[in-house]
Amino acid sequence: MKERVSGALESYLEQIADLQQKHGAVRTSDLAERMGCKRSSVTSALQRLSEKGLINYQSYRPVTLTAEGQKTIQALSRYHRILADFLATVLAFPEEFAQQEACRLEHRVSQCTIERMQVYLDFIGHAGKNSAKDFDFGLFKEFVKSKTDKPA
Amino acid sequence: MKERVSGALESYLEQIADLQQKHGAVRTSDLAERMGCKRSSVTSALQRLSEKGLINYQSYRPVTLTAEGQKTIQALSRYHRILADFLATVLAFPEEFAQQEACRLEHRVSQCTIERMQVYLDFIGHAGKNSAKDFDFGLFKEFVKSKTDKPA
DNA sequence: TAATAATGTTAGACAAATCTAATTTTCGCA
DNA sequence: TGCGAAAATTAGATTTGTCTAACATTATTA
Repeated sequence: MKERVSGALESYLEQIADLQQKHGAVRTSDLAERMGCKRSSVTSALQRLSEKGLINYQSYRPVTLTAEGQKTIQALSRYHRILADFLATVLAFPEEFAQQEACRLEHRVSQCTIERMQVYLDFIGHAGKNSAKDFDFGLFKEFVKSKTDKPA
Repeated sequence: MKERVSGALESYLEQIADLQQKHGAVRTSDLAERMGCKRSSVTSALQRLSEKGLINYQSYRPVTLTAEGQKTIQALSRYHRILADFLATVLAFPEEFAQQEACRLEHRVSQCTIERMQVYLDFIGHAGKNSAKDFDFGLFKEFVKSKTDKPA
């Protein structure tokens, strides 16, 4: 029932959400620049997004997200946050790289894995401090078992 | 200069390598089953792989990897190993899921991130034992700095 | 306000990856 | 050995995402 939207379209959607927040209106040219593609490709993507009911689109008019589009973005941006956090906190990448890589991965890493990254972050007490003494991977396995059932 | 091959073609290539090891010859039908697609799609993929010089292919004949194809596979299977190891060891996923997810991710996660996962595995002394007492994320950052320069 | 520049869309092409249906080749065995 | 089934390929269509070039619309500004 839930029409899954492709990675490329998801990216368009995110850029739209971001531009909407920052500038109110969303223009084809801005999207083209952000996506690193031609304006005509943007138009084509907008038409497909519109057909899927994720954006409000009429020729030559600024674009806005539908409620459906907003919902899609919310899940995605949570995935993005978790990935970026994991990359920066656990793998010790600089923030900028973490953000870029999260952009690429958020469409590809399974929900299951992303959720587990969040559990890992929780476990190492990322909120409290940036280091975790007495970290034990055996303990983490226990922790995981107690918090989740899938995928095993 | 290095013709980058798509994720889908990479998957075909891997299945070819695996089938070659296990059965000597590689048949279209087996590939179709492994890839979960129709035989005609396999034929089309084989033709593209052949054009890129990664396999030896002639109509109605069994397929083999070229030296070039072997090289591609070697890098890929190293990525696969690291990803699966990371998923199982760090994120505590069961081996089977780790393998499946690694299959999906090996074509998508940047080389940089995969290498960093290996560094992380090295750091927590995965080889020695399955737990690391006194693990400190600050220390890991230092460790990373001492081992690598990119991406910052 | 009318010409020009910028912006946006359409038309038409292409490549990747897939499908179904039809055809061709190979193989097993009677 | 030759026939029928299995395997492989081709032909032709579809979808996604992209491009260039041409055209349409909107905006700027002299």
